[in-house]
Amino acid sequence: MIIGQKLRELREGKGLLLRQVAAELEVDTAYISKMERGEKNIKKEYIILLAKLYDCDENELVAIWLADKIFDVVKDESMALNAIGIAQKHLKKLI
Amino acid sequence: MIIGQKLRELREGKGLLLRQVAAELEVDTAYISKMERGEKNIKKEYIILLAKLYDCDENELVAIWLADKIFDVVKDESMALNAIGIAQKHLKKLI
DNA sequence: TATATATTTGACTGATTTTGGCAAGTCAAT
DNA sequence: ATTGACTTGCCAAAATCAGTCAAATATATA
Repeated sequence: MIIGQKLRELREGKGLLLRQVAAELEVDTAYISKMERGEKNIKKEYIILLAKLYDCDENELVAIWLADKIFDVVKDESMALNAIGIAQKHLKKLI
Repeated sequence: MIIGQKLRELREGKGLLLRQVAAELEVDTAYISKMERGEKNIKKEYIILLAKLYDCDENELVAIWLADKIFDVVKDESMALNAIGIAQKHLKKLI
């Protein structure tokens, strides 16, 4: 949703081709295309590699990636915001 | 994590046996046990049925269930709270 | 104690999902 | 027309999941 756009921006910012990124991650070109368009979800491992490749702060990219996964879980739920609030509270208590 | 406890409390509050709940949902008894102990995740469909069965507010139960799913996604991530913040902002913008 | 009933555990299976590749396709710029 | 970049659809292998069954435990009660 959002991570895909971000990855595409980063790649284009670096002037890299799908093919080149694919070679770096050792996957098929089509796969990168699908990641960037949100058609496949992305393994954390790849996010780490991409952060390095794009000289981008790893934590920032991981956060966006993770936010995307959260969004995916709640997107069709009317109780989404309530649930996020609960999870947040729960998590804060844990720290 | 949390939804399981909640469901167990509700069931015990109603004085129902696993077997009886299982019959209601038309699944195996062991399955209910596992749901309550967080060993299996729970389909939304079941949450709805259980809310009815336990005379509990459906939205409230769904929110807890959803919070649990969010928690599951982020629980081992150091960027968990950041990600939740991003997802929250993103979601609010959408409404 | 013995027995009955409630719950948990673990192994198992069929169904579904996911991963990622491949080949053919589109689209733009030569 | 050809080339190069990206997309699309289809597919096989692998992983995950839902739910069951039978055996094991726990708990209560006679």
